[in-house]
Amino acid sequence: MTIMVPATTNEMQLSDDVDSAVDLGVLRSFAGYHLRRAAVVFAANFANAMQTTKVRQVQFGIMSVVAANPGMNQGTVGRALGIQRANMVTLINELVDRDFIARNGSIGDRRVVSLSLTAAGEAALADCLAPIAAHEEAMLANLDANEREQLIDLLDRITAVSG
Amino acid sequence: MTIMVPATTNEMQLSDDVDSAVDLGVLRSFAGYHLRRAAVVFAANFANAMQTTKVRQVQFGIMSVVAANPGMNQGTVGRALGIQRANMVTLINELVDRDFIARNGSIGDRRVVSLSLTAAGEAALADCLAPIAAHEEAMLANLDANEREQLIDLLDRITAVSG
DNA sequence: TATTGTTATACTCTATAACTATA
DNA sequence: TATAGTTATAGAGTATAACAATA
Repeated sequence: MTIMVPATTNEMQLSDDVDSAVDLGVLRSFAGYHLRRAAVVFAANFANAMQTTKVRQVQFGIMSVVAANPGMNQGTVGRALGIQRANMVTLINELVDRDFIARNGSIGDRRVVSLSLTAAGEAALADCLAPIAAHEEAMLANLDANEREQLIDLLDRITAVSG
Repeated sequence: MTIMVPATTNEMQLSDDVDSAVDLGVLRSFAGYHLRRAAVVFAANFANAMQTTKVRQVQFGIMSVVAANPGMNQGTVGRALGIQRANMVTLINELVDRDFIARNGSIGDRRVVSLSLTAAGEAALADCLAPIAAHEEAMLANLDANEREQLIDLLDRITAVSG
């Protein structure tokens, strides 16, 4: 049984200090690999940029959606972001503990919980914008405006397949 | 203090069943969000496609690199994939337990461990190729050949910034 | 001193099943 | 019966610190 991987010369293995020169094999042809690497690097840089505000990627997403849709149900916010009901509880609990988000009981359907930003939450969200913008600018430094637009477009068309 | 988020009409909140219509606020303009969503969807679909072979994304990456670079050091493989030394140990342990990878002591530097695929590992890697190709085709169904190439190019230029 | 592999550990994210209270 | 929120739990990925053996 043969593997569909290009052969590699043994000389390459000796230059251990240049990892970018390592032959990845079939992996290189799969978009999933490149997508995953970029997402991991992006997330790590985001976390680094948010060290002062202590707001994580998912939490910022929630706060952004709640800010744009005050009073929206907890489940609806989660569904918009691809977060499951069960996981929303802990995430919202953290934001409530920090007094960034308020759980307001709904008057009509007493099962649902509507979310809104507190004043502190709005301030925290605003404080995140500049660091995140700088983080994005750093990560996308090699891409011009058109390429950034196209990147988002391509990514959304992937997410749309099963998202 | 005001938030730089476009105002939202309350009517939108009533259409809960159409989550794609939810206003994401500033989140929508950040590439990191779209990157993360696509990566999560991609990873979930990958895991689903690999249910029979039980090979995970990272493990497939390791096997691909080892296949292309037989005898490469454990640390070098990890560095090429952005995996830390400490985490490589458990990952390789699993692959060794499944008899997919062999740890070969090196003759020169007695600290290093060189990795190679076993016959079973080569067979397992080959068995992964068709399911992964199908998975990639499904995820990239909305992208033509040029767009797929450009996607990988854009992602690599992001990773290159701090990867 | 520096590096390779290792161990231990913690945090985050995602997933599933089962419960409650409402509808 | 169906849904919203909740609880508990598990699995996977990543991160750091400290150690032994070796260079």
